[in-house]
Amino acid sequence: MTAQVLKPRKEVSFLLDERKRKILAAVIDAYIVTGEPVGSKAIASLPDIRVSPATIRNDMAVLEQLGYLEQPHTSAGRIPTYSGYRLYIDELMNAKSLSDEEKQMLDEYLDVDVPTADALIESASKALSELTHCATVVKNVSPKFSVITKVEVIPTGRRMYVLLMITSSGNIRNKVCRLEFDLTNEQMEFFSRYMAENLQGVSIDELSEETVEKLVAAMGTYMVTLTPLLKGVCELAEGFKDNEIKVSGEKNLLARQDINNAQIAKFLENKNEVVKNMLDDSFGDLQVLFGEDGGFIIENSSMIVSKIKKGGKTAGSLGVIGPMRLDYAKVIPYIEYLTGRITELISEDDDEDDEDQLQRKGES
Amino acid sequence: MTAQVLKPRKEVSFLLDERKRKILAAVIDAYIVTGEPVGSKAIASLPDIRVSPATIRNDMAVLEQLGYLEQPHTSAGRIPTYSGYRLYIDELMNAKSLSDEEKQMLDEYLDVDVPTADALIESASKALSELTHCATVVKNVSPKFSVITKVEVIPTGRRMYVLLMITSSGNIRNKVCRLEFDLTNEQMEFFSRYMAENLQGVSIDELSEETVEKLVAAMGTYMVTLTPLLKGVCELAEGFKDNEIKVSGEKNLLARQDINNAQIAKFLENKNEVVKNMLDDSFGDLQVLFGEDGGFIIENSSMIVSKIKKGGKTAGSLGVIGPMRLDYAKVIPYIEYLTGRITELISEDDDEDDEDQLQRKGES
DNA sequence: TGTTAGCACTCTTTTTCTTTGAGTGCTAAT
DNA sequence: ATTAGCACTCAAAGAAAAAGAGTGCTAACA
Repeated sequence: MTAQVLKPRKEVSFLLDERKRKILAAVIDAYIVTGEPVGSKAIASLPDIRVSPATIRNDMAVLEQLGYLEQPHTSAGRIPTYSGYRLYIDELMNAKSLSDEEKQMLDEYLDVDVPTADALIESASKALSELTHCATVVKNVSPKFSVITKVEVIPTGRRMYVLLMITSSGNIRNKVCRLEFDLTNEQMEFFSRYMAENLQGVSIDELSEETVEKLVAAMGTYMVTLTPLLKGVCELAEGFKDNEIKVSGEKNLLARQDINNAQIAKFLENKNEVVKNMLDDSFGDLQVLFGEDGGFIIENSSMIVSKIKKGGKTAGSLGVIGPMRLDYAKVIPYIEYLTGRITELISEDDDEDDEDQLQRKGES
Repeated sequence: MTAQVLKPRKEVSFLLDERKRKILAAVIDAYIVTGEPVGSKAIASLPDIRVSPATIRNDMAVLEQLGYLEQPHTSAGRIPTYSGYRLYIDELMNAKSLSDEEKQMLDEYLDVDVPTADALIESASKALSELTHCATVVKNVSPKFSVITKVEVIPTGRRMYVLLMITSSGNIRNKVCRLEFDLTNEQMEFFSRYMAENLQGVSIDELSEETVEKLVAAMGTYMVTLTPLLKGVCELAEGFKDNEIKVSGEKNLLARQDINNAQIAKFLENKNEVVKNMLDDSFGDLQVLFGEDGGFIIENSSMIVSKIKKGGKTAGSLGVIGPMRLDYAKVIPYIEYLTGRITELISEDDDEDDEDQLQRKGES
């Protein structure tokens, strides 16, 4: 089990009285700040803890037995285990709710005027990276759900053509094709018509090699000349599918020396597969994954991701990769707010469209 | 002075007799391999050195006085200084000339079928990154020299339009514009014509805000509606100019622990400006720059860049950023070969075009 | 019974001192 | 001009000692 949801799990709670929970929270709070093992004295000196170090030591011993804390060595303080962090995130930490100023600040980061959901998510990713000093991870599955709106071919030089594909989600991709011969006007017109008739409205996800082969076969006399173009169309569609996951702000991880740089390098090399595997599972809206615990590559790091929805379906994810000792109480609300806001903004668009369409019908 | 050319400089040579030069070269060779200070014994044990350690010590003392070597501390061996590396690269090292196998291998990396110079350079950059285990740096100035071939506007949804710009160098960029109103067919046709008449053949570099403002002013009744599109055109052109410099394979630097990771992170943050400054100067065809010596950011690293030409002008640069103790004798020939090859391939294209054009004239 | 003061004990960290050895620079001999 | 020999330097490695943070346990206490 690598994933966690924010909703409280009551299972274990009854084993821990209020004081132990408080102490565990305090240890993790302190560890997140200092990065050093936390001793009983330090906890005892906190204002809302009113018991002696000895009592705290006893409780800590219990917490260790339950697997929430561990000692690097006999005479050191305690540090949280993965389970400790889990419990902390699920039940213990007090997630600060955002102030109006914070909300406004985050809103300002969001580039509301941009036309595509992609760009919106991109700006949120930048915000996260700057505000949390973490690497950010973005998964955009909207291309999968979207359909082809338009396929154009534009001559751009002798035997050179630009293929253009536009999707309903507003994404565009182009590709240069070098053909063996120049196309006649008639051939180009046929191609445009053929594409419009056969590919418009087709989902990116459906556009397999087979579909294209059928199209090629049905092309008759144009087959020989136009096949390379169709191959290009295929590659464009593939491109939409591929470029789903983006990791950025990696430099934020490099700066930290509690994270092994070699591991980061390794992670960056196959980030796409790794992250894809992580996010494919249909966990809750917000999940927190820990490094090296279930296949995630970077030890001593955690990944927090939250889903963006559109019309009930998951349209993407946004999150951060940071150190294990991350200020979860601050970062998680940020991520929740941003993904929530994006979800809102995306659906607003829809509403607006619907209204407009009604208006139009009225007009006509 | 931060730049170096490969051509020998004779200025200082007369101060160094053949043996001292040999010893300096041997020290640097050894240091490049081991990374440890090199002592007189190690040098004396080399087959083609036929003097005693004591003699070598004397010579090394001289080399140190001349500023080519230095001692980390009194009782350690010698390591090269920046000037030492300079002399080594300029005169001392024996650059291995490439074997036929190596040439073939490099040729295979080059994606000859790709249509744009960009992609060609890109594949060379990948080759360098894999073969030298360095970060690579690419500067592509071809967009600057190229002219606009085509500007298209394609409707892609209500009030949504895709602007497309294609340049003579085969580069394409697109941008989504959201307008306040839908365009009529007539407006779109006007725009296409207007663009064709006024922007086709205009150099990317010339397309300033002013030019566009003039165009806007001359647009008459269409002004209000079409201004946002022209603004988009402007941004597209800017995009071509901006995206000149690409650094990739940074992970190769991260793996090394003789290079400070924090410095790498810092460098990556403003790589564009840094590299731009480095390459703007019109030095020789191949230059070697050293870190922290003249403004380059990463200490203990070096940057080797070679120019790619087209029609006598510089069309771009390609090179690597690696550790100071780099196998220059191997890497420099690689870079020289690749940039040479690309220069050839780019001009071949031209020749072919010219021939064809002649043929065509004959036909008509 | 839960809490706490006290204390012995453990184990890392820091410091100090010693040893080792690679490598030099100088001198005198070749 | 080159080299063997030797005293000297200094980082690195090792050993020993001291410091200190923190624990676990016991016994006292409310």
